[in-house]
Amino acid sequence: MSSKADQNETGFEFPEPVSSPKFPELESKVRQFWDDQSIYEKSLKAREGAEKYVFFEGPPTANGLPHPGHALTRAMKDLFPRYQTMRGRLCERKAGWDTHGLPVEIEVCKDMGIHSKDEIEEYGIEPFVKRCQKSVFKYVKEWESLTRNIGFWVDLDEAYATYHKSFVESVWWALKRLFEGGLLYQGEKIVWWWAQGGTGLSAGEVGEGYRQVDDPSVFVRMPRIDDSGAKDGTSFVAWTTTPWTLPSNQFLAVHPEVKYSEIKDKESGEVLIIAEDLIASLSEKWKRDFEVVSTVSGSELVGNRYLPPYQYYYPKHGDQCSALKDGGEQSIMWRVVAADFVTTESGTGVVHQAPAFGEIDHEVLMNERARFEDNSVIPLLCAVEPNGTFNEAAGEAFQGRWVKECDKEICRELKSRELLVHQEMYRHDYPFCPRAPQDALIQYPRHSWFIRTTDFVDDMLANNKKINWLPDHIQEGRFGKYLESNVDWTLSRERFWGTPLPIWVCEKTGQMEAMESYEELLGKTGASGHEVFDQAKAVDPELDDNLKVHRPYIDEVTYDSPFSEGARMRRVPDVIDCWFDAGCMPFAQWGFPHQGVDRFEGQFPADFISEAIDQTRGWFYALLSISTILFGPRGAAKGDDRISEDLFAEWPMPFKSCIVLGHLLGEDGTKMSKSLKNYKTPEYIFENEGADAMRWLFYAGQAPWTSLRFQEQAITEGQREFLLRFWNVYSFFAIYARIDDWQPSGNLVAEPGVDLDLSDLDRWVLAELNATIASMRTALDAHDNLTAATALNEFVDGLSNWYVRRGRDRYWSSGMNSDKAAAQATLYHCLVTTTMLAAPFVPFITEHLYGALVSPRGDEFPESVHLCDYPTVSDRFLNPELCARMAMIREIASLGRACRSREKMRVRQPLPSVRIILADRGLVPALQQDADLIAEELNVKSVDFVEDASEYVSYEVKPNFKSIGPRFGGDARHVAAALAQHEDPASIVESASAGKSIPLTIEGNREVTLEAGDLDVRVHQKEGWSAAETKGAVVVLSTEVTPELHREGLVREVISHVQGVRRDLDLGYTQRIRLFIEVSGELAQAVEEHSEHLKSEILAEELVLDTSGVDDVREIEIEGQSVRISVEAL
RNA sequence: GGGCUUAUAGCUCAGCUGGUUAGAGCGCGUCCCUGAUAAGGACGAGGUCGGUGGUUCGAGUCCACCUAAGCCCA
Repeated sequence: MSSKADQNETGFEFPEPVSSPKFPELESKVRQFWDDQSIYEKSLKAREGAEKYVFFEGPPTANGLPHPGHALTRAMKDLFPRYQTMRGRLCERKAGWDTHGLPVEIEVCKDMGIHSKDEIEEYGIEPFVKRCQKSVFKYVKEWESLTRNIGFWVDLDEAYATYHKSFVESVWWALKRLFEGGLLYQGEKIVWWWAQGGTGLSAGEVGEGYRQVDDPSVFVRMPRIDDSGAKDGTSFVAWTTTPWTLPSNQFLAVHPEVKYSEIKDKESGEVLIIAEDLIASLSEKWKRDFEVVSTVSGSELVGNRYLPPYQYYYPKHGDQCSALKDGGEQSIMWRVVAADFVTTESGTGVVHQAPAFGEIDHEVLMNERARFEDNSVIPLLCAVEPNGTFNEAAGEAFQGRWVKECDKEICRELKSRELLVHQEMYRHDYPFCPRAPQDALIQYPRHSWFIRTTDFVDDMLANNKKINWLPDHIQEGRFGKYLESNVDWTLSRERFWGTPLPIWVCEKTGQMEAMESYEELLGKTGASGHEVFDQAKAVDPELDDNLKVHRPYIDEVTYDSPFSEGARMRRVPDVIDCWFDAGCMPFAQWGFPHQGVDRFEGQFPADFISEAIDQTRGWFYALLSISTILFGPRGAAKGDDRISEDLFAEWPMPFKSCIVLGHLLGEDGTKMSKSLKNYKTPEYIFENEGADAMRWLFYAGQAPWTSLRFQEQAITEGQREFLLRFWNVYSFFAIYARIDDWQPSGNLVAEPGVDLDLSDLDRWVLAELNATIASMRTALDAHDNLTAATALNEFVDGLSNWYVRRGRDRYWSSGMNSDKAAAQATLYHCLVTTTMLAAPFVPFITEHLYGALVSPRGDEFPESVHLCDYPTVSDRFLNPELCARMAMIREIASLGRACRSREKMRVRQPLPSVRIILADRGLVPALQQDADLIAEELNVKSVDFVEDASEYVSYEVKPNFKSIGPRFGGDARHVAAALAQHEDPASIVESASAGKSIPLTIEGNREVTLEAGDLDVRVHQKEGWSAAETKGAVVVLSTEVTPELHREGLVREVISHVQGVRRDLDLGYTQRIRLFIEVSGELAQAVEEHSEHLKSEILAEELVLDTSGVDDVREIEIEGQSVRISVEAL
C-alpha cells in the first residue's frame, strides 16, 4: 500500500517502482490491509440489496491437513464470487466444515492406537465421542491459513459445522420428512461390510478403496447326486475367487441357454460337467485330456442336486423338501438353478452361489424363495460372524479366524479331500476400507436403513438435465450414468460419531416414530434421559452443548410409547452416512426450517459450486438427490407450513452451475504422494512464489477439469509471463510519470478523455483493451476462467511487447507535449483497467497496484480494487479494423526481423529500405499510414509497398475451399487443379484486385466463374532476395549498407556502449553527462557527423573528443577498432 | 467386465459449429536490445495431430473399431 503521506499539493506521486518485486512480502501486506480495513466485509456491504449470486461451500474435513488439491478448489471457488461482486451482485460466502463420520473416528483410533469397533466400545462411547468432537478441528488452523493465504474470501467466523445441534436438527427434519413419506426404510441387504469397523460402507466409500490384489482362484468339485441322495459319479466344477464363501454355499448357477458337457478324463476316467465353450481352455489349464461324453443345455441341468463342499448345514437341510407354489415339491437347497448373469468368459460356466456374500447371489436366493409356498423356508446360510470371523459352521479349524486369512488353508483342505480340481492365482480389483487400507471389505448381509432414491431416478435425471455442468459431458456422462444406475442409498452406519438416526422404536410393538428436533423429543410424554447430558456437563463444564444430540447422550432419551401402554420408545442405535449431512448443507447451514427460513429461501439454489471430480458420487450426488427428493415436484417437504410453496420451483437445484475440477498431480505427473514427496506444499509456494502465481497457474494453465501437474516450474513460468510482465509495464509507467510529475485527471480511471491527442498506437491499445474487456466479461459470465485468463494474458503481452516497446521514446522526450500526454494517459488507463480486470484472478498484486495507481488519489475512488465495478466496454474505442491492421503490421515486422536474423544484420545497423508485397493489395492504403512504425521497428530508412512485384515474388492462387466447397462439391478439386495449372496466376490476382470476376476452364472443358472471395492468394519470394514470407505477404529487405548508413550504425554502437557505462555508474534516467571520447578514422567521422543525435540519445551536454587527463577511462572495441570513453556526471 | 475422460512439438497445453502452411509457453539453438535493466525481446529447429478403417469435394475436428493411460462403477 502506498502511503498517503506521499501526496504533494498537486495530487500525489506514484510510488517508486521496485525493479524485482518480492511477491510473498507484498501479499502479506495486502492481507494485512484487507484485515485492517475489513475490505471483504465492505465488499459485501457495498452490494447490500443487490441481486444475489449464490455460492455454496462444500464442507471440507478439517481433521486432515490441506494439500495442493484443496488450494486449487479454494482458488476456483474464489474467482467467480469475486468477479460477480465486482459485477454488482451480492455474494455471501458462508464457510463450512464436514465434521462427522468414519474419517474422524479413524483418526481418533489412530491416535489412541486402537482399531476395531470392540476396542472402541471397551474404551467407552462417551469419551470416544468427546475425542472425536475435539479432533474435528485438529487442523483448522492450517485450513484457515490456507484459506487466508490463497486469498479465498469466505465467512470463516460464521462457518457451519455438521455436528452443530442446529445442523443436526435440520438433518433430522429432512429424515423425518423422508420417514413419513415412506422413503426411509429398513431392509436386509448385502452391503460392503467393513468387518473390523463393524459397519457397512456406501458405494462411494467402497469405490475409493479398490486395489489390485492376487486372490486364490479355485475350481471345486461338487458331486452330483440322484434322487436317493447317492453320487452318480459325475461332478459339477464350480469356480470362485472367494474360497471363504464355500462353507456358505447354497446353490450352483448355470445359464439356461449355454451348452454344458459331461467330459471324461482320459486318464482317470472321472466325469465332470463344465460349459462346452470352455473345454479346450480348461483342459489346457488343468493339463488334462478329456473326451466329451454328452452335451446338454443349461436348462436341462436345472434342478440337479449336488453335495456342497462343506457339510455343516447339510444334515439338517440336505433332504429337506418343501411345497412349490406351482405344485409339487423340491429340495430347498444344493441344486442347480438357472441364472442369466452366468457367462463363459471366465470360470467354468457353473457358478458357486453364496447368497450371504454377494448381491447377485442374494437375488438368486430371493427368486428361489419366491417359488415356494412358504417363502421363508430357505434360510440364508452365513458361516461368518459380523466381525468377519468364521463361526462353527466352517469347522473347528477355521472358527474364530478372519475369513480372508483362511483362503489358503481352505484350498489345502479341499485338496486333501480331493475336492479341488485346480487352483491358481487370480489378479483382480478388490475393495479395501478407504480409511483402514489394510482391511479388506467383504459383502455381508445386514439390516440397514435405506433411502428410496430409486423412486426418484426420473426426477433426478430431469433435474440433472437443467444443470450447467462444466465440462458438459459430466451431465450425460459420468453423473447421468451414475443416476441411471441408481441404487437405494444405504444411509445407516453402525458407528458412533455421526448424526444419530432420529428414529425411536416401541420396545413392544416395534412401531416407529421420527423426531425432527431435540425439542420435539423432549416434548414427548414421559420423556426422560436428557438429564444424562446435564450430569455429564456438570462433571465436565467444557462439554460442548452440541453433543446433546449425539451418541451416547441421545441414546439415553426415551419416552412413553404411544403404541403400547407401559412400553418405552428407544432410539435405533445407528448413525447416518456423513454424505447425507453434506447434502443437507443448503438448508442445514441455516438451521432450516427450525430457524433461518428467510436465509435459506434467499440462498437457494446456488448459482455456482465447484469441487473435484471425485465429488460426482459424493457431494454432487448428495446435494442433487436430497434436494430433488425434498423440494422437487413430488417433494417430501411439501406440506410443511414453514416452507413457502415458491420453493418447490423449477429445476435446476440445488445448484445451477458446477465446475468439476480435475485432480492435481505431482511434479512427475503421477498421483501426489506424501511419501514420494513429489510435490511442493502450498505453504512452500506461498513463501517462495506467492499465492497469485499459484492462482494464475490454476486459472490460466489449462481448462479446470483437466488434471494438472502441480509443478513449481510452471508456477514460476506463469509468474514471469504474466505477473512480472504486468509489473514491468507498471514499473515503466511509474518511472516516467515520476520524472514528469505526471498527474492523472479524474475521469482517466473510467476512460481516456476526448481531449487527448491519441496516436494510432493509443487507439489500437484502447481497441484491444475494450475487446479484452468484452471477451473477459462474456467468458466469466459463463464461468469460463481459461478463456478469460488467456484474453487477459494476451492483452498484457500486447501492452508490454508492442504498445510500450513501440512507444517508448514518446515517454523519453523532455518536457510535456500533447503526444506524451496522450501516451501517459493511455498507458495509465490501460494499467488501471487491467488491474481491475485481473483483480478476481490475482487479488494481491492487483490490490497493490491499485494502491499505487488509484486509491491514494482521494476519497472519490474506492479504497480497494475489490470494491470497484468490473470494467465495462466503451464502444467508441472498439475498432476491429485497426486491430486487424496492427496484427498485420506486427506480422510484417516479424518477417523483417526474420530477414535480418537470417542475414546476420543486427537491428542497430540501419538499412536503406524494406519492400512489402501484399497478396491483398487492398490493404496497402491502410498499412501505408503505419509506415513509420514499421521503419522504426526494422530500423530502415524507407518502407515501400510494391505494386508491381513480379521482380520479387511469384503468386500462387488457391481456391478458398470454404467458399467453393459447398458450391462446387465434387468439382472443388477440379477448380483447385485448374487454378494450380493456370499459366498466368498474376493475371488472376490482377482481376481479383480489380474486383472483376474470373473465368476458369475446368476438367471436361467446363466454364466456371470465380469471384475474389473464392480465392486464396499466396505470395512466394523469388530466389536471390533477402526475404521472408507469410500467407499473405512477402517482405524483402535491402541489405546494402552504404558508408553513410554504416557510420550511422557505428554511432548507435557508441550510444549503446555509453548507455552501458551510464548503467554501470548507476546514473538516474534524467542525469545529464559530459562524454569524453577518443576515436579515429571512420568512427571519428561518424561521431562528428552525428554528434547532435549522439548527445541527445545519451543526455550529454557536451562532447569532448579527447580522454587525456580524464579519470575512469574505458577502452571498448567497435568493429575491431579501439575506442576510449569516459562519462562524467554533471 | 461396464461407463466416462484423455491421447496434438522434448515438456505443459490451446485448437470454436469439418475448410487445405496445425498454434502458444517452457526447454533447446542462434541472436538482438541495454533509458522497464539481477529485466525485456526476436528468430530458428522440432509435429505422418495414439493406431486402423469409414463418412465427405475436404478430417486434428464427425463415425466405428483398436491400443494406452486416468477416473468412476461392478
